[in-house]
Amino acid sequence: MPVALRLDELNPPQREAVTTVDGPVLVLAGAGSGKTRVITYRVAHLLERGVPPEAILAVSFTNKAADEMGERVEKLVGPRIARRLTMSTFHSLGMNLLKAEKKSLGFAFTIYDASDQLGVVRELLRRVSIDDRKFDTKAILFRISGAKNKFLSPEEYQAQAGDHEYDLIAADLYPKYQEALRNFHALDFDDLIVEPVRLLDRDADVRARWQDRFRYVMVDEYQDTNRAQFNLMSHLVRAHNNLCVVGDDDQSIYGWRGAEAGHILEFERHFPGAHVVKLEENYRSTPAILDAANAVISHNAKRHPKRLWTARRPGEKLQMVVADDPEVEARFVAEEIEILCGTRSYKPGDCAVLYRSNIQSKPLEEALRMQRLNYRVVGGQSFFDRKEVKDAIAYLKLALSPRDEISLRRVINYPARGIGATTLDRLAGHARERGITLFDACMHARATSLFDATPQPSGAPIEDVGGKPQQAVTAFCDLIDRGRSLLASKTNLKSAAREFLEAAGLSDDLRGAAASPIQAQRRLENLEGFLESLDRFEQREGRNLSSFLNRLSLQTQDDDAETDKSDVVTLVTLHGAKGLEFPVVFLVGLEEELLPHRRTLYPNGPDVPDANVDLGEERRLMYVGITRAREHLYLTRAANRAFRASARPRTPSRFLDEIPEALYDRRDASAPPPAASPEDADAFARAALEKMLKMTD
DNA sequence: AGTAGAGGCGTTTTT
DNA sequence: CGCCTCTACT
Repeated sequence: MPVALRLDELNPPQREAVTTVDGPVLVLAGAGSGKTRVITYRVAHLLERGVPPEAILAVSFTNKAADEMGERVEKLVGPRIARRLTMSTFHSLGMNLLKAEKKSLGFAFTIYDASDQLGVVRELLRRVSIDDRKFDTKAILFRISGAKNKFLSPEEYQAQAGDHEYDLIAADLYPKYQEALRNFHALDFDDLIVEPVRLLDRDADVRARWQDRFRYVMVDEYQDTNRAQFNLMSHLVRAHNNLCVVGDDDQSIYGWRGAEAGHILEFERHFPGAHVVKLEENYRSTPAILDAANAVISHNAKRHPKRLWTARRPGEKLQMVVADDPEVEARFVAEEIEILCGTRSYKPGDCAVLYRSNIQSKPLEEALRMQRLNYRVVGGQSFFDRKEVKDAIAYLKLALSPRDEISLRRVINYPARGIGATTLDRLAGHARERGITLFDACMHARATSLFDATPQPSGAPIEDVGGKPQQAVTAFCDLIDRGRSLLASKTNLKSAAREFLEAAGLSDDLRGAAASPIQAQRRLENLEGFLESLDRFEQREGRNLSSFLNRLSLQTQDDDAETDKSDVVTLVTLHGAKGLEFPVVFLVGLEEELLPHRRTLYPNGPDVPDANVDLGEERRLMYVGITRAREHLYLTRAANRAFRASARPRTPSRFLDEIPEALYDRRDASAPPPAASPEDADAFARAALEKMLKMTD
């Protein structure tokens, strides 16, 4: 250990959480209570006590959280030791476990992301000729995924599923979905958790190896674990129970995705003898903000009781703002940010606007643009989701793994090369008959002329197709062959990939098909950016394309290291805001049917009132929003909001009633800002002038 | 293969 | 209302 750890920098409960190293520990970490600090110090403390770095595992949900953890530990213990620790997401842990044990699994795999998964479901629907795509594929996939995460086999799922139309379809498709993935040598995100658990379950050697490897395990954001993740983790620690979980049941906002808050509520039952530490001192927000947060969340029933407090000075009251409509609300936000940046020493980067659903960002973006404030929208389409990048990835995946039918279907006729639906159907039929993969069927077509020979046994006689499709399929097979040998032979992956994609006609298509030269330029840049990141990977980790592609699948967010967020306003959903903090926060659209959301209020349709709905998760969203603010918190809403064309009067969110009136000032968004002091007005005028000057440059 | 027009839909989405 | 998807036509 390079530096002796300063445990006196911690408050007493934090220190307790850091130094209680053996046996199960539950750290209930309120918002802003120094949670990451506890985890990183705990890791450092373990190392100081002589635990080898290889024996320590820290798991989180997002790459961002994992990276941050890694960076902060590195500051404490130095890069040499930090490198030997395992700090990863659940999914990359699962992936690495499977890779390390690939003999047990039996095959190398590609990872299917959400859009690949949807592709599989869509294909299966077509196959069982469940008449058409009148069904919401997402809803079906959602059910299958839910079943997998709960470890329900297809039979078990069938037994317990409702008889809703979608339940029946999902029950029918679930086994077929799994079979298809195995055929394609693909694993979806859920499999990355579920398969390791199965493996640990059935193979005692593997189990012993991994239990022995990680002797101290930590899990961040424990309130968000689903059953599969819980099982994975408990398998890993069963031998020693040196498990420390950190989380906040009040910030559990992913229940709809299968996260079970019960895990954190019942930790002491799952791990008897658990040591429980509560971190309630908040280092982030002013008392007014915390009082509001405590007031709101105390209306929830099922929770570990706790109350955030702070030693900070009182600070200012919250602002409760009513606007006529969303446009006025948005204009208010933009102008207020302008004022804060003019008269107080805030920068746009200190400000964030939080909303329940993405559609709400639109008027805000317009107002900010009008005010000439820079902003970024968190979430949205990420770099690797862009079509041109996904197409490139599909080509590479296919070259590596020809069984990957989803990638094959994605690119077989893109760019257009004359392999239409008919040809594809014929190929698929041929594949089915012989029980071979779709790609092998393509290869057969190349070798044996599938098209003008024998009539199909079941179908109509084959009309003369004139050999053209066969030529096209042959050319396609040659292309993939060429790609494969390029990737194997060329000196570096980047140039191999570039040549391959060039040969596929991808860049030509980007140039030709774009609506404008600017768009074409942008797409080519995206493609180039992708090749750059491939190159960086090869420099760093060596020539391993499949590792690169697998990692890409797990890296959904833009690594926004390059985007400078210091001077731009952040727009983000309440879900996306978890883990972030800002000096100035605007919570907008605080109205009934937005927060709490209609779909939560009326789960059975808008005309079916339901008095028994549980609004706990919606309230926690409100709580998460409030606790993002350090100094200033604005609670805004619109009195009217258009809903499908017609304007409708809005009721304030019931959560606003839960905030004591003494904590806030009321404002009207259209009224002039409260009288500023002469100095403020002066500073504002100066700032405005400066800005005008800057604009004319 | 590409596109115009109809029709349907409208919450959140760490990996 | 506005977007996205599908369909039917060229």
